[in-house]
Amino acid sequence: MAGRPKIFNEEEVINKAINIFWSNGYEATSTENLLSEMEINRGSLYHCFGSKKELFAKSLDLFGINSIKMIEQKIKTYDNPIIGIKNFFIELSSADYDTHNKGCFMGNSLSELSNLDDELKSKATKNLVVLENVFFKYISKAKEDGQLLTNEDSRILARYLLNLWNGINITRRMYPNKEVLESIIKLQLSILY
Amino acid sequence: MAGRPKIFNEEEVINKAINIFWSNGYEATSTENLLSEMEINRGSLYHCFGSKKELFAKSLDLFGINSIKMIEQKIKTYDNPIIGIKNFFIELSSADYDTHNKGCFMGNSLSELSNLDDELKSKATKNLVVLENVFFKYISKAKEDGQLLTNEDSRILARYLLNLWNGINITRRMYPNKEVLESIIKLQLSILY
DNA sequence: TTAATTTTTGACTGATTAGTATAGTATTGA
DNA sequence: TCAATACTATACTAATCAGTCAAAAATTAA
Repeated sequence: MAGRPKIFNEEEVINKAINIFWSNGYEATSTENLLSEMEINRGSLYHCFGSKKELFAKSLDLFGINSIKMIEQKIKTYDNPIIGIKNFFIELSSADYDTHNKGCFMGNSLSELSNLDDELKSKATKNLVVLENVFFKYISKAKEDGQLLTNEDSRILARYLLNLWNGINITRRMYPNKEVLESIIKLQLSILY
Repeated sequence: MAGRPKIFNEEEVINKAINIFWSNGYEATSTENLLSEMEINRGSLYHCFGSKKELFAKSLDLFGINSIKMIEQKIKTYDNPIIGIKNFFIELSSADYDTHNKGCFMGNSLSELSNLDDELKSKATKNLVVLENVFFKYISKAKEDGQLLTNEDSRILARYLLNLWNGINITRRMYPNKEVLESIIKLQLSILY
């Protein structure tokens, strides 16, 4: 294994790519945009990542891994997973304007690409299913511990929360407003506790 | 008023533009795509509509007007507005694959353009607020007539339904499946009746 | 020191982009 | 008949697009 070493950290520059893909979407992000944001050379981008599409795919992958870690971490900070889930959603309502406007990277990608690229659509879908499965895990746990008000099927409850997530990431662009978002989320979560 | 009359019906060709904008989004739709779908000439497009952006704006306007009519019509077919709202959502779950994949034209636009174009974002938002107001109207009516289970504020309930709408139009791309979508929708609507 | 290997660099490609320009045709009301 | 208007057709622009290429630079193993 010889050869000139990479001067950039791969994960670091993918995270910069994520930033711009997340804000502007796939189509509206040019390779030129990516290059200046990632601070690498055109040749390096194609040498290391292959194509714009492959870079996007890797962005979805990395973002999926890291964001799900953060989300599960937040939920786990409370003994009662229902409180964890509740706080996860409530916290999001007091984000800043730019964060509201970005919405969910996976939801955005699903919305933009579901008629344009089956592979990327499927990647975004899989990452959202992982989120659903986190909800499922903690809903199930709460149910076992008798912390759940409703007796509804856990899988359906998990998808209900997933749908809340998908919805709020559109709605928060209409209403980047703490009170409005909180009132919707609280009503939605009232089924749980 | 002299001059050669239009040989195409403006509303008709905007509807064709809507089709392609709705499926592919704003950025991924080229003027070439629009021209062949609308079956008009490049010159005519710019003469009549000004620019791609203006055509998109007019597409949002026309779609907003027509779709809200159809939605209100569906809800109104039942004496009990709650049944109307319920059926409106339940019906959507048995749509075909392509329909699921298209999602909501306004939601798609909000997702794609909220960081790219404030005017178009605002137009999409306004149209979704019109939908919220339809929900509000019929929720209020049901409340007056004692047909509503919950005593929750009507505006919040309307936004709760708007958020269901926004969410299900992402979730239906993940699960273009009648049973899955119905189970989510039914659970979500159980608060109403 | 040298050969092998890998990354960096920036110029380059051909295709496509949104939008314009021009000239000709069709249709109307005055 | 004529001025006004609107559509067709096509050629054109300048900018931007994603992606390629060959040569230089940096590193390691022999």
